[in-house]
Amino acid sequence: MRIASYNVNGINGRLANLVGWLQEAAPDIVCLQELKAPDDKFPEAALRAAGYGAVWHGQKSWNGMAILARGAEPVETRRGLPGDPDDTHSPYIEGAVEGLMVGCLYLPNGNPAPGPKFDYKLRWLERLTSYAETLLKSGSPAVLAGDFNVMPTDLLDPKSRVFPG
DNA sequence: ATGGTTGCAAGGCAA
Repeated sequence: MRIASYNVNGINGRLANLVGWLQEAAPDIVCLQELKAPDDKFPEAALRAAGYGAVWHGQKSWNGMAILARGAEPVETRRGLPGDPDDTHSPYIEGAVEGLMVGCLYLPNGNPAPGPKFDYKLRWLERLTSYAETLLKSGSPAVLAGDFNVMPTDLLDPKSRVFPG
């Protein structure tokens, strides 16, 4: 089974690319981020025509995630992470595809750091870790895929052309 | 040369 993750930066603006890639690469499961479309603008029909069932959580203007499954209908099992009832963003959607739990996440951009957005990101990571442990203990096969927005090192400085570290 | 990109959506914002 092949599982892919794709930050589409606008699913409707990128639909031709997305469908073309689905036909060419034929991944079994795809986690999409940055749909930049509300629920009712999700191109369900076009994706179905391409052979994919989907669950999605749209959002106006930015963010938004979806899980696609080739020749299958994902069943949504969760929307948002547990641990903070006041969190209205919680960019996480989860679906079951033929016995596999698929968690699609779009980890919050923490910029600028330090700051409240960075604090939120760290708290969200803690909630993700905690929930991942729960998922592990459940015993069912599971995958967490998506845009983690995390780097192991500083970015390349394009002026210096030297990788830090 | 105080600059450059993209998408959504209709001005500005987020990435």
